[in-house]
Amino acid sequence: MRKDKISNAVIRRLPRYCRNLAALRREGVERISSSALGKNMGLTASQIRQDLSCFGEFGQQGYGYNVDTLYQEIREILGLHRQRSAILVGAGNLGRALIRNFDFVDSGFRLEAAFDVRPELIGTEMHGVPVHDAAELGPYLETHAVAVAVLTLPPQSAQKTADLLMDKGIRGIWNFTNFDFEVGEEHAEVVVESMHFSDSLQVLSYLIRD
Amino acid sequence: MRKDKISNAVIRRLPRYCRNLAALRREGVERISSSALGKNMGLTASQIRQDLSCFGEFGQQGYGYNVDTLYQEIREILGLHRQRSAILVGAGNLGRALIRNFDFVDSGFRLEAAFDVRPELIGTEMHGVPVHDAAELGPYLETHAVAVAVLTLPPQSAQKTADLLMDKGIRGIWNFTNFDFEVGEEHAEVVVESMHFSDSLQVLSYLIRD
DNA sequence: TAGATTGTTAATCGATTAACAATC
DNA sequence: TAGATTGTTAATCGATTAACAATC
Repeated sequence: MRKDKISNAVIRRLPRYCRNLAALRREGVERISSSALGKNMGLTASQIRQDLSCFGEFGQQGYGYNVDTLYQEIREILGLHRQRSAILVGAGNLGRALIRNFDFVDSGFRLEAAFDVRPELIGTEMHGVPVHDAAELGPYLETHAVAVAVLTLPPQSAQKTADLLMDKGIRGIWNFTNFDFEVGEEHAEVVVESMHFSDSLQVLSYLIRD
Repeated sequence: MRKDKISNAVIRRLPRYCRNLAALRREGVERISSSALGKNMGLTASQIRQDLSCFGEFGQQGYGYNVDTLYQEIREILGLHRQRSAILVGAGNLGRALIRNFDFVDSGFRLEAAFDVRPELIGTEMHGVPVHDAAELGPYLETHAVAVAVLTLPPQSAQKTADLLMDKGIRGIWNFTNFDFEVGEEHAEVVVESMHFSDSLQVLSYLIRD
C-alpha cells in the first residue's frame, strides 16, 4: 500500500537497494526474491517487501522481482533520471577530488560550475568544469537555476556561503565542511545532507575499542 | 544507569555531542543544561539525558553539565585520546585530500603511511606521510601494528585489498570505495565504516523532489 | 530555602519482524 | 495444478518522549 510519508530509515535504504540491484544486473541476474535480496544485503525479506510496498507493487507472487525493472523504479523514485543542476563551492583538494572522480550524473546531477577564492584557480577548468571567482557566486545563482550546491570549503566560510546559497533559493546543500551551519526558519525547506567524515571515523574508533 | 550494549543510534550521536560541546567550549560556555543543549542540537532534553546515562552520571541536579568535563568524557568514551595507528590505501585525489586536510589526530588516529600502485607516487611524501608501493602493504602490516586502514582506491580493487587487510588482522576499515566488499565469517570482528558519497547525494535528490 | 535540573522509570511512538491469505 | 512468493495485517521489539522523585 503506497504511503504518503516515507520514513527516513526507508529513504536511506533506497540507494543501497539501487547499488545492489545494479550489481545483480551487471552479473546478468534477471529476477530475485525478497529473501534472496535480503540475504545479499543483510536485511529480512519482510523488511524489503515492507520497504518497497511504500512506493507501489513491484513484485509478482511466485516469481519475485525483475531486477532491471526494480532497479529502474528505485532510480525513478530517487529522481536519479532528473539531471538537475549542481555547483561546487571550494575547489581545494576535496572539491577537486569530487570534480574529477565523483559520478554526479549517476546520482541525478550535472555539475555545471565550481567557485573558489584563489586567483590561480579562477578561470581554469577542472575535468571540464569551469572554476569561477567565488565573488561571482551570488550573480551566478541569479542567472542560473541551480538545485544543489556542494560545499567543500573551510568550516570558517561555511555559514556565510550557506546563507548566500539559501538566500538565492538553493534547494539542497551537500555539506562536506564538517560544520553544521544554521538554517534559518525562513529557509526551513532547504535540505542539508552532511558528510561528516570525522563523525564516521570517531564511530569507527568507538567500535574497535577493546 | 550504565548500559552494557549501547544502541547504534546512541553511538552515532556521540560525535555530534562532541562537536557541539567543542563549539560551546570555544565560545567560553562553562555549563549547559540538557534542555539548552537539546535546543542547540535539535534533540529533546530527555533524549540527551537518556543517551548520556548509558555511560555514567555526568550531570548535577540544579546545575546541568560542565561543558569541558562532558566534552572530555565523550572523547574518552569514543577513544579519541588513543592515537591509534592508521594507514591509507590509494593516494589518488581523494586519498590525497584526506592526507592533506583531514585531522586524523582529532579522531583518535595517527596516519603513519600511504600506499599506492603508481610508480610516480611511490617514495614520495604527502604532508609528511610516506607513500609506499602497494606491493609492500602485506609485509608492512606484518611488521607494524595498524588498527585502521582508510580505503580510497577504485572499487575494482576494493575486495582484494580488503581481503589482504583483514587477513593481516586489521581492526577497522574506513571505506571510501563506494563498494560494499564481502567480510568473511572468519573476519566477523572487523568493523567497516563506509562513506558512501553517492548514497548521500541520492538521498538529497529524493528529499528535494517536487 | 526555593528553583533548577538531574537520572531513571513508565508511557508512547515508530520501525522491524512474523504470519498468512492471495495469486502468479 | 503445486510451489513459490508476493503485499499486507498483526505482533514484537526498540527507541524516543514524558513524568517525577531525588537533590544540588
